[in-house]
Amino acid sequence: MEAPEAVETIQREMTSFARRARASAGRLHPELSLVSYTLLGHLEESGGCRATDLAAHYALDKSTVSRQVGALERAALIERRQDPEDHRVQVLHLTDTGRRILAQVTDSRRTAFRERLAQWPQADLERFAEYLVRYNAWRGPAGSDPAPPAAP
Amino acid sequence: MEAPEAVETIQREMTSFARRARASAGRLHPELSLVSYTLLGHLEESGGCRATDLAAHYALDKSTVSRQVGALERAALIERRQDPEDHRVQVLHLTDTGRRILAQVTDSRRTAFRERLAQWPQADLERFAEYLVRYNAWRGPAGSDPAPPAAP
DNA sequence: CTAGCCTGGTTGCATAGTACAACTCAAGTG
DNA sequence: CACTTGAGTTGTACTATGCAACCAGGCTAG
Repeated sequence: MEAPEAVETIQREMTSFARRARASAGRLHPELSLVSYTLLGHLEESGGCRATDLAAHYALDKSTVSRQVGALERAALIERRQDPEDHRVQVLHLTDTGRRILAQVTDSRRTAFRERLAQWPQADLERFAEYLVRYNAWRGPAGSDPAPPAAP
Repeated sequence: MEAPEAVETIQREMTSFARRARASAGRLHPELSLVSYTLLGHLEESGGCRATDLAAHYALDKSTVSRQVGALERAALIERRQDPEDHRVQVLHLTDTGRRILAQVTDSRRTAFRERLAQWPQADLERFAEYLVRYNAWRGPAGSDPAPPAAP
């Protein structure tokens, strides 16, 4: 495969993936949207953070995050804690229920991925994982982000 | 990297990619959404097909496709041709404008990808492309599709 | 210390993209 | 000819999202 061709293929396949992800939105885990899932995941990883941090991290508008957070709170998956230092801030934390649901969803997704990747040689899995990390880690000149070459 | 860990990483990174693609939707090419873009792309590849084919191919509801097609037609990017054989059918074709716009968008996306992948060794590009193809080509037992672990 | 600015969040409003169901029109079948 | 099936359209509703306006708490310069 020539250099330009490989780039073309990567572009096409990543776009295809993004499109299918978009199209199948909401079908796998009715109880937890992709955005909600990633927000919960981030809260688990970070051990609690502010709505603003989530917005910045995922390039979402703060109003969007505000509403998502509101929904997650109503669903009792997260809770807000006043920051005694700064009363403007609400530090978000997973509730036990949130942790449980997140674990369930993660698990069923993992099962699906395992099935999909079952036939892959270990070495390929490792390289693929590494490439994806490298791809997603890229940070280009201010603002540019071809990762989402996607969705207009 | 251990086997389970590689699978975890792939899952996480693909999900992350899907989420960012979703979030950045509409920012890069205001004139053409991800869905519109892929629909146009499919029309170009296939050299014309029916709305129903698009719906089946992308797992979209026919009403959704109907509206998208309507928008694309209003934008003069595609045209409908009555099938003389079966009057129920409308075969969709790209217009010259559609081909031109599609080419422009494809080109600017390509540029973004090139930039992002510029530092990669050729061998890695080729393997990454191959892995993505293999991943996306997977077709599991009826209905399961972890690719879009995504978007609810 | 007060005025003005900055920051974290919420809310009103508008839009895109979807799905689902009911409907129309055409083609096939008995 | 009546029924059924396939392709598309339209009505309705919902979710996710962004932008702009706004509120309230904190910070900083006079």
